[in-house]
Amino acid sequence: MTEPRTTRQDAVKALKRELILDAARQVFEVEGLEGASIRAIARQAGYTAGAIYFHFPSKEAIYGAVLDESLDRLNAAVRDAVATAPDTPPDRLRAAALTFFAFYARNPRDLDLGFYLFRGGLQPRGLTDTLDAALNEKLAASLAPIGAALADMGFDDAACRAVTADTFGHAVGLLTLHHTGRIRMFGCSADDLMRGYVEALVGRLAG
Amino acid sequence: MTEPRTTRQDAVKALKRELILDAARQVFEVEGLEGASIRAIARQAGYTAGAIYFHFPSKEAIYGAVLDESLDRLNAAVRDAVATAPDTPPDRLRAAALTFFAFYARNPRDLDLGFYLFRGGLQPRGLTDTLDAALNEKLAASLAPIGAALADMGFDDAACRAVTADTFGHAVGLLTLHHTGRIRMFGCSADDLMRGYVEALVGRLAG
Amino acid sequence: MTEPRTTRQDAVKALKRELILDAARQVFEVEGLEGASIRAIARQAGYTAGAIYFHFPSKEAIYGAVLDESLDRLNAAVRDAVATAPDTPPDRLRAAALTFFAFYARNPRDLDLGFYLFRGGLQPRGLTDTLDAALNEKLAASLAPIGAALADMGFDDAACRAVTADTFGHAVGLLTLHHTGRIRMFGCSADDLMRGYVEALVGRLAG
Amino acid sequence: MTEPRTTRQDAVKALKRELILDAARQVFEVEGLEGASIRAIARQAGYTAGAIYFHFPSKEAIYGAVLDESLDRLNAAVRDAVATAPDTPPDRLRAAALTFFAFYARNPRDLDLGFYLFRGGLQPRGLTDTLDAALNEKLAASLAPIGAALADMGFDDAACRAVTADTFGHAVGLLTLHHTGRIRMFGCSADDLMRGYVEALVGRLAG
DNA sequence: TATGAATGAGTATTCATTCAT
DNA sequence: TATGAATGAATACTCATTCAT
Repeated sequence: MTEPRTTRQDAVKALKRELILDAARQVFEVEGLEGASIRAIARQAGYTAGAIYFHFPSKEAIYGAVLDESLDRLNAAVRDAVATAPDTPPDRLRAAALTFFAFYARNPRDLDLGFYLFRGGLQPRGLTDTLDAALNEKLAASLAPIGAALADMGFDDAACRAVTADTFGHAVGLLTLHHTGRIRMFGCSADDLMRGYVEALVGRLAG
Repeated sequence: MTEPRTTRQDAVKALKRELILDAARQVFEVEGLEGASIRAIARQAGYTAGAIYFHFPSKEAIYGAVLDESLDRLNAAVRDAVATAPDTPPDRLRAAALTFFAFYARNPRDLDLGFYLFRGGLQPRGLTDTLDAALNEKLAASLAPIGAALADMGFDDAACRAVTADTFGHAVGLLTLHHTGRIRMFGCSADDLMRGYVEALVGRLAG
Repeated sequence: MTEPRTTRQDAVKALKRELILDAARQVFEVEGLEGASIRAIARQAGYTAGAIYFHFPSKEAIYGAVLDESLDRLNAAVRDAVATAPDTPPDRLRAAALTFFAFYARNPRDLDLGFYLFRGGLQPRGLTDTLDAALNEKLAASLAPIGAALADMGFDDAACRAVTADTFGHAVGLLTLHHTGRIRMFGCSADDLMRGYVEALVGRLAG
Repeated sequence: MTEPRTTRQDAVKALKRELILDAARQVFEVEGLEGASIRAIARQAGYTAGAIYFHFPSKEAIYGAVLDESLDRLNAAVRDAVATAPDTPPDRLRAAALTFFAFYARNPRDLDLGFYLFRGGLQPRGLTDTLDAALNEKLAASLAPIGAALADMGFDDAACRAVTADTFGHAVGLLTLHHTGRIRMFGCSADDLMRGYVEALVGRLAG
């Protein structure tokens, strides 16, 4: 059928790419986003710094690829949760919002990454316009089920967008409090607060 | 009385400290938090890099001092707003929450600063335990009027803390969306959303 | 006869060599001599960097080959000009000197190349002794018609060599002034000056 | 009178600057101009690479300073030679041209430096407009005595400029042949040829 | 107090060359 | 032949911090 050599080579290439992205994720975890360096990522991946440039054209491109994969996983998680939930708008709203929150509660650096690369709304150096657009689209897609559930509850477009933004904002804020440890000041869990926010929302909208 | 020479020297010393902190704030404004350097701050203040170390033990200490003053201004703003507002718990709640939000909407770098220094919940290098504790206390104080209003509305301590955390979180999240430009995806203003959040809260609690 | 397969392979090999040398010339033109890199040359030739090493043992060897071909073209140009000129010693002298000059006025990188590879009089790394000797011989050949014309005018060997060196030097100097833009300081053209030099020479020698 | 401390500090500063410039000159001598690096210069001067930047803002600035001093020495040499020579235009012409030549015969790297920094006629990065203008002016000044002698011989401005350019060119060309060793092909000395050129010039102009 | 020089570790990226495939 | 991955050394320049003066 197809040439096995090419396919295998492609697989090896993809594997090495993943190896570097894994290394990057590990470095981000330990050193934080700003503390990471090409050298550190290369070392973690078992490479020389220069070797990285055969797989990615720049440091920012690595960041972009890590974020891209992260958004894919986020999207899959949200989609799955919505599909599995009871098929009522409030249940889909709950599933979408809480899965979004849970994803970033478990992957703190991915949130940093998102805001690092998205800051100012301008694409940073090294991120091609196409990648930047793709990332934006993926973020929007991960929030779309929230808007869809709201639309099914009868709200107009403006209201859907506003409530989606509000929910996104609430999640981001609680996650920030959680990841910086500030939530401890209040003796309560970010998770519970997010749940409470969503229940209040559903109650208000459905009631 | 006390020795005037010492007092005058102290005043001069404090003045120079302020000069450096002003310079730091200006550099933060222009270069961002991560882009700032001791040399840039020194230059802006009319000093040499080395001279800074007579006034602050480290770069992080400057950050801490800027944050400290920022929290003082935040506290004053919240206190004033609450004192000026009609003396009913819902009005005090509104005043406290919206003033908190407005402060960081106007001072984006101060928010960065807070989360930069508070990240991980561990005190970063250069920040003494005392300063760290003081900063925490001031942050708590700036949020206290929210809790106080809630207490006046009859809620127990746990509820007060939970709602305060929730409001804090909502503000932080919307501010993040605002400052990173993500809010534009939704075609609505962070300010309006915050107002909406507070009204919903008051409606729910008072109703 | 000879084995046709080998011959065809040789032809293909030579063709590919030429392809690479053309690419090198184009890169030199655009990036300059020091700005050129094996990768840039390979890219221009439609190759990978590593592939170049099947055709040339080193970067300097490519330089050498480009220079070699350049000297062949120079030789041809000078020979043609002398052959075409009226068959008197002064006319042959004019033709040879001015053609030499014109060649490098039109091909600035080739002059750089010559002095890059010939600097110090020691063969640089990557240049075999044989290639170095060949290059020297070709340079000498391109100047030989000048010496020959002088000899025909009755000068002894030492005088011929001296005047040839002087003319070579004058051309090189004016070309340097031309290519670096310094000639502009004087508001005159290198070409006119070269012509003037040759006329004065002819006048002095013939007179 | 004046503050000795300031004066001494200035002297120390100037000394260290010279130390670095000396180191740069030595590196240029050994490694050539393109092979030189900030690290190599720093090592030669007994410094760390970073330390260099307290004395010079960039690598090109070092090049500029070395060239600046070189041109000062050249100017002094030419001026002295002209002042010492018999006070006739031909003698002054001889003195100026041959001293110019002799200077660069003894300081080969300084010639490279000049053409490196002056290439294209555009000031290279790191060279301020003021420095670039100053260097240009100094080069012009070093050639001015040639033009002055010619003017005294009765030539108009255009002729003076043309002959100056021609002489400059001749010197540069012979120096290039000398420094690259090409002059050996002809079995004669660049110095003798330069002398011969000047004598022919004087003979032609004065005759 | 303040300066200015110095350090040493750090930054992303490029390069000629080698080699397994 | 040709590729693509890899190396190891190199590049100019910046940084927070220290210290003699």
